[in-house]
Amino acid sequence: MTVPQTTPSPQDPPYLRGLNEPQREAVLTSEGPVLVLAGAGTGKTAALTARLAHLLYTRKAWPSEILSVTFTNKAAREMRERVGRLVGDAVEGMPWLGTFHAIGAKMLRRHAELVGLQSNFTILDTDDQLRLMKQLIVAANLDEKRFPARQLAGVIDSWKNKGMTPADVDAGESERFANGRGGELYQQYQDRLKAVNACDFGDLLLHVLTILRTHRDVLEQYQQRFRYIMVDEYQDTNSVQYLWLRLLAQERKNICCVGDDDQSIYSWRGAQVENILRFERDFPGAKVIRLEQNYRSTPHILGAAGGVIANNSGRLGKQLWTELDAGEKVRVIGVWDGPEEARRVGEEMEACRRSGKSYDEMAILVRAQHQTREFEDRFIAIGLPYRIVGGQRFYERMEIRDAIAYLRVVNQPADDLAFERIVNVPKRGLGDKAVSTVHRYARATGSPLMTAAARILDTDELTGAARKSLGRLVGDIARWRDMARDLPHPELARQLLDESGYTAMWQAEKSAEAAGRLENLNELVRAMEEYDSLGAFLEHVSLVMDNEGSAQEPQVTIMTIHAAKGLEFDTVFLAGWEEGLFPSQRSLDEGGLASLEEERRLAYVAITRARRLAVILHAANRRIYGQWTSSLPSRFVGELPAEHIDAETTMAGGESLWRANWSERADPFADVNRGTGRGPGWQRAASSGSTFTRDAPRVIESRASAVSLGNKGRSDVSLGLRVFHQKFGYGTIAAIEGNKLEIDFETGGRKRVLDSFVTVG
DNA sequence: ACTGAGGAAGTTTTT
DNA sequence: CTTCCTCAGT
Repeated sequence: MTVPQTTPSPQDPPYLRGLNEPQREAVLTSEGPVLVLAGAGTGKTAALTARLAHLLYTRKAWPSEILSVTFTNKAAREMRERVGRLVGDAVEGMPWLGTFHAIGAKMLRRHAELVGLQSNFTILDTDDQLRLMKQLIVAANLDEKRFPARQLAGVIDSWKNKGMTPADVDAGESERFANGRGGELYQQYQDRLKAVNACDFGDLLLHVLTILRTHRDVLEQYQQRFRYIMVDEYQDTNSVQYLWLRLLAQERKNICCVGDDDQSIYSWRGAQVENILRFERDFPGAKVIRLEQNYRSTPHILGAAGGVIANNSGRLGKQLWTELDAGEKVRVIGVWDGPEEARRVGEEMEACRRSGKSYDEMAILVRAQHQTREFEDRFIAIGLPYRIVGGQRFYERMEIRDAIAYLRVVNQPADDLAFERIVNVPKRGLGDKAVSTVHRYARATGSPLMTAAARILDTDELTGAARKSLGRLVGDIARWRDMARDLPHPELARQLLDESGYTAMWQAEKSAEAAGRLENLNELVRAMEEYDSLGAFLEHVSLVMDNEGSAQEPQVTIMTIHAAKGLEFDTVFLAGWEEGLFPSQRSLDEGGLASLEEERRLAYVAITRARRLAVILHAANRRIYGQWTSSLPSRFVGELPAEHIDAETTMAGGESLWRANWSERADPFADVNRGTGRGPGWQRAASSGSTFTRDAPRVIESRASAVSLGNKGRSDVSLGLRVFHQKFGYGTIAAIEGNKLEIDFETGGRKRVLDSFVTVG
């Protein structure tokens, strides 16, 4: 973000340059509790990093004496970079700058034994958790259909977010799962975790809280250490995090929290906006500073966002203002259906590109992950470079999780979950029978699966192929563990993947994804080089590793609104503003008014991501689970102040249809039969409407081709050549037109793609 | 022990 | 419409 120069004065230290009055106050008020209410785009991060620089620069604290927590890895990374720019290498020595979870993990490793863990404990991912819980549910003789592990995971997570250990779960709370057996299962789950020397995300915070509460010496040690505490995105803290901070800050009271109640969008994860309100109570005499000058967006964008958020109640209230020029009004576009929405956005983006903007400066923000697909399909077809943020994370991919499981088994012999995962991957003839034998033995002797497996080999429990196979695996793991001592860990990984037959397994598979999976494994090994040890790498993998591809050509970004918080783009497309989708039906059904208000904050966050132009779209028809459903424009569309928007619709009837109606009636289509697949939307789509949808692409595709006519095609492709495409797999080139190819894919038929998206092979 | 077919279920957001 | 998941058969 660019912050204009205010009151420049030569004797100012560099970190104060360009800050406005309230920002300076936030930076310079180092002692005592400070609450900074920072609206969207008001230079919050600039102030926070400057504050950090100030503390270091004036020698009020050493880098290791400042606790600086953020909510996401992205934010942590960014702050580290920005502070680095201000204070240079000193940032290297900032061990306590990170996400709540990363810092929690760090503290927990130091004191693991106080909660019955060893310091090399494993951090489980969601998948491991679910598998474990499922085992417990089955063991408790419960029907896993009626009481799904997912639900239990949700309940336990919410307990952990509130700072509740199994002992804190009373009968009433326990009712939340399996007719009152929730508490019991929670206890069992924690016992199992301890037994396999593991913890989940929630434990990273809860265990630390427990330690701080029960070990005065540890608490005092940290209270002494952290001379200053800074918290970003304070409105998103949940109860454990809050209790944690309160304990740590209680002694010195030098705590500075920055937040915006209007941007609280994580209550489903236990975040409590009330923490902001509680702040002044818990820290009497706290200084409250408001940052209200917005440096990011035009008045029209702020006006539109402000108009929407004004419909919420119980806000702390901030009045954002800006010195920027009015700029363009927020555009609202009504389209016929999802595919048209994607076409239209693609078209607009290409137009923006032609007028000189970079694709990097454009983003599509959606409410739900599944909305990204429509755009992805479309952009592949027209060759618009894009990247999808979020979705499946790198470390959640099957091959990565398998590889990591191997490394975990080597790193931590008691890691039963990892062992279970790889015991028969690749297939080595160790099926249910063999595995359950090992399980039984392990349970009987109270030992980890690895130990049990080794002992079983001395018995006749297993015979023939299974015994031989298990023997080999156990031997291999022992050998890898030896190798780990003197081999660099990336090299260890490489050999391990080869010797286990894991690489070979994917090489043998001819499916479209196999090549990509092998590529991912390579990337994993490459990524390992950046860490000092296997342990350090595994820690990062579970906490921070994400799919940040190397930046090559400019590409548009597609992501959820949640993922976009804290980011900004020149031009932002907000897709799918329809009732039921945004606000989502589920929040409406389950959370009532509070949920609706959170959705509205989400809308506010979405609009305020835009610097120059925001385009809001809503479709009249959408296909949900294969069924055409007609939908109404979101109520948030109706809440946009008329003076800040330009509305258009591609449908007959014009914009007046929906706009007038939202202000006059709660539901102008109340008499319309919706959601049945038999509503008017479906009927029209099936008859005259479909003519419209079918015609439109032809026009646009020809235009897209015209745009790319200037591009010369690749010289290394020719008709009939077999190529590989990241998404569609292998195929044969059927036609070449400039830089566009038509390819007959071996699975999925003929598709048009951009030549730079394929590799020869 | 593995493979295939069929059924059911599920789609919000993240560390 | 997917995608996962379980169950049955080989």
